[in-house]
Amino acid sequence: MQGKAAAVDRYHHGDLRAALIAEALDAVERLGPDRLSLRQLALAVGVSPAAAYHHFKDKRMLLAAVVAEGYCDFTALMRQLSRGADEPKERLARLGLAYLRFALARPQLFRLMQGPAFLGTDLPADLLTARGESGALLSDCVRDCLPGAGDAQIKTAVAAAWSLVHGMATLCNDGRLDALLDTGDLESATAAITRQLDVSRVLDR
Amino acid sequence: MQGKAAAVDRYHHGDLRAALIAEALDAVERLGPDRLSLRQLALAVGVSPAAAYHHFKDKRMLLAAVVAEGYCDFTALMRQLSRGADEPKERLARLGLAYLRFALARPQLFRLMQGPAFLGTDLPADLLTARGESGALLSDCVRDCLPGAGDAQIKTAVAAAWSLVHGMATLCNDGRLDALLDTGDLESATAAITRQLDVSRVLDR
DNA sequence: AAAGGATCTTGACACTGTTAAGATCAATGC
DNA sequence: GCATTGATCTTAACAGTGTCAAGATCCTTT
Repeated sequence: MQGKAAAVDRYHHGDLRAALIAEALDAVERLGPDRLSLRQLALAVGVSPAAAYHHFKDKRMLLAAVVAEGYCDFTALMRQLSRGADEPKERLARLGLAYLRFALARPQLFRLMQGPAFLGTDLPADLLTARGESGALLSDCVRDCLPGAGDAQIKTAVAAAWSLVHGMATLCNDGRLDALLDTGDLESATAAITRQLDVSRVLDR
Repeated sequence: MQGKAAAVDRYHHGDLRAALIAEALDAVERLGPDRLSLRQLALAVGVSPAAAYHHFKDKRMLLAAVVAEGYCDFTALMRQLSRGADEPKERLARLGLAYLRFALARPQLFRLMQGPAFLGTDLPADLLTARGESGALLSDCVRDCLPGAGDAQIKTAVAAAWSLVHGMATLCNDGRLDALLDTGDLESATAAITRQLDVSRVLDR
C-alpha cells in the first residue's frame, strides 16, 4: 500500500518532488508516456492523489521535469561517447551514434522528449537549458567540421545532420527500419548510411 | 445540439461510420490527436456517446480509420507531385518534397499517423495496405535511381532517404528547424540540404 | 404482417486530472 | 517554552473520459 522505499509512515514524505520524478521516469520507460496516471504514481510513492500539485502545477509540468532529466542524460551520453575523438569528423560520427543509442536504449523516454507537449517556451528553465545544451553540442561540432564556412552553410549542415540522425532514431525506434537495416548493429548500419550519402566527403571539402 | 449536417432527427443516423471518421479527422487537425474525446465527437455528430462502438471496437480503431485515410491522402499527394518527372532522380526529389509538404500542411494528422499506437499489425487492412503503398512508392523510386545495384545497397539507400526526409518533416513540424532553415520555402531549403549532402552525386554513382 | 438483425440510447462503472478546504508537521520569532 | 506561520499532505468532491450491458427503435427479409 506504500512506496517502494517504504520510508517511515510519516505525514510529510521528505522529498516527494524527487520521488515523483523518479517514479514517473520509471513508469514512462515501463509503460510509455500515454498510459501513465498521476494517481497511480501517487499510489506507488505512497501519497495521496492530490499531493503532487504542491510540487508541480500540472501533470504536464511533472513530465516536463522528467523530460529535463532525460535531456541531461542525453547530453551526458553524447559527451561521454564523443570524448577522446580528436578529429571533428570522428566526433560528429560519435555524436550521431550516441543520439541513436540513446533513442534505442530508452525508447519511451525519447518519445516523451519529442512529444509535442514540450515545445513551447512556457517550460521550466532547466528543460530549456538542457535542450539547448544538446543542440549546441551538435552545432559546435558541425562548425568544427566546416572551418571557414559561412553561417548559412553551417546552419544547413546542422539541419541536414540533425534531420538524418533524428529521422533514423525515430524510425528505428518505431521499428520501421527493421526490414531495411540491421538495427541491432548500429555502428555498421549508420556507417552504411553515411557511406551511402558520402557524408565524409562533404565534411572534408 | 445536433450535428453540422443537421440531418433529419431520426433514430438511425444513416452513415454514422463515415460521419464519425470525418468529424474525427476534423477534430484531429483542429485540436491535435490528444485532446480529442469520443463523447465530444458523438455530440458533434448528434449521436449518443456509446454509438461509436457499433462501428469501431475502440477509440484507437476509430483513429486508425482516420490514419488510413491520412495515408491515402499522403500517397495521393506523392503521386500527384511526382507525376511528370521522367528522371528517377527528379522523381525522388519530388517525392521527398511531397512528404514534407504533407507534413507541414497537416501537422496534427501527420503526428497522429506517426503515433506509436498505430505500429503493430493488429490494425485494419486498409491502413496496412495504404501505408505499404506509400513505402513502395519510395522503394521503387530509389530502385530506379540505382539501376544494377544490389538489394542491400538499395535497402540502405531507402533507409537513408527516408530517414533524412522523415527527420526533416518531424523537426520542421515541431518548429525545431526554424532557426536553421527557411521552412517557408521548402524547395530551396531541401535543395540546400541535398546539395550539402551531395545527394545527387550519390544517386548518379 | 411477423421475425430477426442492425443500429442507436440509456444508464452505469471505473477511471482520469484537478481543485477547495481542512489536517498535520517543521521552523521561526517572541 | 510557546504561539504563529508557512509548507506540506489529506479528504472530499467535481467534471470529464473510455467502455460496456441491456433495452429501445428501426429497416429488411421472409
